[in-house]
Amino acid sequence: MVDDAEKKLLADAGRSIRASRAGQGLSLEQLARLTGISAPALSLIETGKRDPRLTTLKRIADALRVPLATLIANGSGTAAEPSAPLPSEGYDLGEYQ
Amino acid sequence: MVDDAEKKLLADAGRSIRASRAGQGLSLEQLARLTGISAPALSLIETGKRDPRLTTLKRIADALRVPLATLIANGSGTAAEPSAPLPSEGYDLGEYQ
DNA sequence: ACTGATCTTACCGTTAAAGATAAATTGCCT
DNA sequence: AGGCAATTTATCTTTAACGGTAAGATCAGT
Repeated sequence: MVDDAEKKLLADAGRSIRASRAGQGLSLEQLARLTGISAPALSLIETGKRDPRLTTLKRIADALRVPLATLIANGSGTAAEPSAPLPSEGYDLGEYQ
Repeated sequence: MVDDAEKKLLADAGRSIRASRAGQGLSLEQLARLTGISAPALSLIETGKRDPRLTTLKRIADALRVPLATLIANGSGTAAEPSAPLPSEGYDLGEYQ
């Protein structure tokens, strides 16, 4: 159940990047020069085939002039529910403490 | 000007993670078991000495039950100004087109 | 069909993330 | 001071990100 969610995360982030880039009429080559990230690497990231580092995402966000958070604005953390369960104190560690 | 901003980004993300973890009374060992990320690796991330991958950040955010975006909510993309310059059409590529 | 531009994929070399383990460190408490 | 938990740092191995390059694959125009 882990790997599938991660693939979706990467695919969604890639889609956001591509949408923003295309919306500004930039080619991969142009974004590559703006970010210092090679065009093949950008292609892999945009198609969800690569797991980028935080600073890599930041360079892309800066070049696209969008907040870094918008590139990864999917249902993370508090999963899908609009209002969180919020245990208020701590975390159920089960057998793990 | 690139490397310094990146170090700040990593330091800020690390601080957010540590604050969230500490706020829930979790030790590095406990978070390590929840995320599958080793405690030494988590320590490096929290102290800004490592550049984590996107899926690594996601696993941490999920374990801490916080949105991924809140861990990287710093002044990225549209820099610091509340209202963006918004060139409305495209990007000045200068000599680079 | 032939460009030409854009994007994708593959291969290689370098670098670094991440796990495991262990040692060193810090801090807290009696 | 001594002990204990938590964190940090170091070393090693494996894996993958990233740049470079080059080769395919699409897809517009003309």
